[in-house]
Amino acid sequence: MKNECLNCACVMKSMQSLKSCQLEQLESNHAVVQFRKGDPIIKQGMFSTNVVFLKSGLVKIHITGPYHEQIVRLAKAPTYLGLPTTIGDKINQYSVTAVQDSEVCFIDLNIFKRVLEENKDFSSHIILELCKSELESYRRCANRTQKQTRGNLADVLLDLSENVFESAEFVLPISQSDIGNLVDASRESVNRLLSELMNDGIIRMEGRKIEILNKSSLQLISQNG
Amino acid sequence: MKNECLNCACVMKSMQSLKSCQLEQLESNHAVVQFRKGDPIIKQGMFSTNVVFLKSGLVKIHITGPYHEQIVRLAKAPTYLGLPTTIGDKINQYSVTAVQDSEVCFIDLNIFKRVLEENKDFSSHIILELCKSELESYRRCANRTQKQTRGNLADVLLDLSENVFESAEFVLPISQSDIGNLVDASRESVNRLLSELMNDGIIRMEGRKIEILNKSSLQLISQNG
DNA sequence: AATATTTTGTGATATGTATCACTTTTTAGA
DNA sequence: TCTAAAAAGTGATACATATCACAAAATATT
Repeated sequence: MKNECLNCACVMKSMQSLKSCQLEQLESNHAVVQFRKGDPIIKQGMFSTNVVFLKSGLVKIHITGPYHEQIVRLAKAPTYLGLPTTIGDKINQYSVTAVQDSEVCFIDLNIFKRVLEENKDFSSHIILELCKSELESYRRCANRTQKQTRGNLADVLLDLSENVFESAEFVLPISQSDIGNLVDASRESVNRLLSELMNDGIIRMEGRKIEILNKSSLQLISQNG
Repeated sequence: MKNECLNCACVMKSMQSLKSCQLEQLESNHAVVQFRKGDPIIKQGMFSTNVVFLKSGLVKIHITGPYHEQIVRLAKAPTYLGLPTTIGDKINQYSVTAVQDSEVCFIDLNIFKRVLEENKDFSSHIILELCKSELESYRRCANRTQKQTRGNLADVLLDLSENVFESAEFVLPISQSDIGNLVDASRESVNRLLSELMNDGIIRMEGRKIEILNKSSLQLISQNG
């Protein structure tokens, strides 16, 4: 129990810079909670005074758009969740929902802020993380809006395979309608395009189990729409 | 000359927290440069060791997408430019171009970082700014992708009127093809939709001079596509 | 095990926008 | 002031993708 934060610190660069006294501060002011697939972890519009750290699992980050809820991205552990939303104002500006069973650590915001002020390295790391995250969001948006659905779908499959599951074979963690949402397309289009990829022998599908048979083709589609 | 940074500090919340000795540090390590309309201020891919602060003027932030350059947003003074791109790695991750004559202050990155470490309030403000900026980029992306062109165009006009020029009458600072880029539409579509707005008596246009005649209609279009 | 609910699969049709092609107007440069 | 280049205006056509409408399959739920 006592070395939980230490464990996280071994994984996250931003936490490695913490001194043991600071780790203890976090230690005694955090709560680890289990979430089941489908459970909401952060809800947009809700008041929150905790920094949320995803220890294990996979989540979707989604935001209320002008017409419908939109999945911004998937995030896998270990990572902070809702840093910008928590630090900015205390009302969550987006939602986070578990798409796989997840383990989440809630850290008191004031303690977190105090540690942030006490430790320059830590705050540098957090700043760096925020910077990267913003740049990433620019890139993601440029992709979403410029590529057509086929290319974005290929990207999602490649991302799941390469970054999330690190395997050519994996089980889709979200429904086709969620995928549609993630690539700004209708559920039907996603379905049709997946069938197309199957027929072309680029992927194999059995239910939600997917195997990427021809990665280079998929990369080509990602590039050329 | 000597009180230039002080002037900025009067305007920017993040700089108000600076002590006079820290202001002096910035003072002696910055350079103010004038840019003409159309001049590039930050170029994606270039090496940079300066934090860039827009003292006056209006710029467009644009990024290389998979198919073409995309305008992420317009930014008006006073504001930092490319904070995330500069702090993150030193290679600019996006470009900034003046769309009106602008005055820009280049601050040495190391000095900026030192002040960031020395002054907790300052670093808190910067963190806050980065957080807000990331949230804003999520929202912008949700809008871009969910709304159709008519709605996004209405948004641009409203934004220019309300936030940038603070007047119902203003001169478009960018071309129709740039507007198209900003709302993910072709130049032709933008042109047609602008004509439509004119015909419907919602705006008046003479060259690039625009007057919003019916703001509430425009707001309705912004909401309902 | 039976029933309700969600997810998936697929055709037919509608539609917002891109693209092409060309002209006119405006702006910038020599 | 003349000329070249960029920007704006507008029709015709093409196309990716949404939407609608159902059926089949898979998952939850009681």
